[in-house]
Amino acid sequence: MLAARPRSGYEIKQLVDTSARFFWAASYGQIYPELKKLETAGLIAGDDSSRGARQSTTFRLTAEGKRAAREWIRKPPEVLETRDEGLLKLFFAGSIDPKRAAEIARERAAISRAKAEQLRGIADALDEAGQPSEGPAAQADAGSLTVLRYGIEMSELAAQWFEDAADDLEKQTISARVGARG
Amino acid sequence: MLAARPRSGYEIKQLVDTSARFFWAASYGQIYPELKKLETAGLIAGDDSSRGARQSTTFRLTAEGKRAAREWIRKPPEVLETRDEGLLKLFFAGSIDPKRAAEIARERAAISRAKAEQLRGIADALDEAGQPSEGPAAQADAGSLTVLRYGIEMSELAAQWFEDAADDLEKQTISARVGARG
DNA sequence: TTAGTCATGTAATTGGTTACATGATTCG
DNA sequence: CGAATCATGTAACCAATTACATGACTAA
Repeated sequence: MLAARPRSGYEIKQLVDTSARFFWAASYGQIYPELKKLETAGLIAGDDSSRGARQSTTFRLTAEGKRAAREWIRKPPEVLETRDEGLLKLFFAGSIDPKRAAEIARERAAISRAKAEQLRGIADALDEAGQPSEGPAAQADAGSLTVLRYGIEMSELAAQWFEDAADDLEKQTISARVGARG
Repeated sequence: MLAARPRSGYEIKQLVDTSARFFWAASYGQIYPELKKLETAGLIAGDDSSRGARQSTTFRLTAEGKRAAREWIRKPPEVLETRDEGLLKLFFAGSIDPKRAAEIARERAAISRAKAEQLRGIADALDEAGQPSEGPAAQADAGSLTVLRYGIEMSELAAQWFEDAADDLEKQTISARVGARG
């Protein structure tokens, strides 16, 4: 976050909430202690940017911090396995509540479609805002738009997939009734 | 996990590792304490299933546990936001290491393709194993196959998307050179 | 006989979240 | 003048991982 330009903890939080929110969240309880840790480690340095009595510290990357950032981006991501509760529920739907499994899959499809729509709205708003003025803000938007498009496509595929899964589950229920062994 | 049939903690771990691994992981340090908690809460009950001196406890859902499971599956999933480190890195690639951004995106595409291939291999193996014999094992495989297909499709879309993003980033680098303002 | 797998569990640590606490400034 | 927002931080808690510890049984 500090690579693009120096920021305060508060600004980092704002940026996370508006642009990275759907694939990476962060709380104050994580941000402020982490800034202190990074400062102690010499990777970032804080400059006082208080306006009057309202105190504020703006942090910037040190030379060592820049090196660390490049090193971090170079390394392939550690695959901490994703946790998808919706998928988990569908996985168990058959053994817990087989009659409602298809219905549940369709609910999930609706949720994914709604998410795609929501992200599309944000992307459209960013798109229009980015058109008139160029500059550092437009730069940040390029990254946001790229990941937003990713989120939109993934949500749409998920919606389609849950819909297909629901169709399959309905067919299975029917064939199970016909086959009738329990 | 206990809804399909009673299992020991060890069996739960095996099942998670072989079928739910790519969308939901669990460690012994989570499973055993959780089984105790659920037993105390009256949602599951343990039956001794030791073979000789090798002790083993098989847990099954109580009536209350079955209710709780149905209630859990009925509720829409809580959206604990996903964390995608690969996406996060691409998000920052422009500001940290713009020259290598496209290269990084292609590396991610390769990782996603490899993951898709790996999952495809597992799905094929399960498919063949499921063909000859029917029974409780084949039942479990149906759920596994469904979510595996989801994982394969998602990984393939991600690979395609990272590839497209790399193309875009390369175009941007060229136009930035032509535009030449810094 | 020894390596592998079956089987259970705890302790230390990590990486966060939530709620709380404080105070300044700005805008309607 | 009060609500919203700017701005920083801590304490308690939580979910989960990693590493450790133990021991039985089984197959090469």
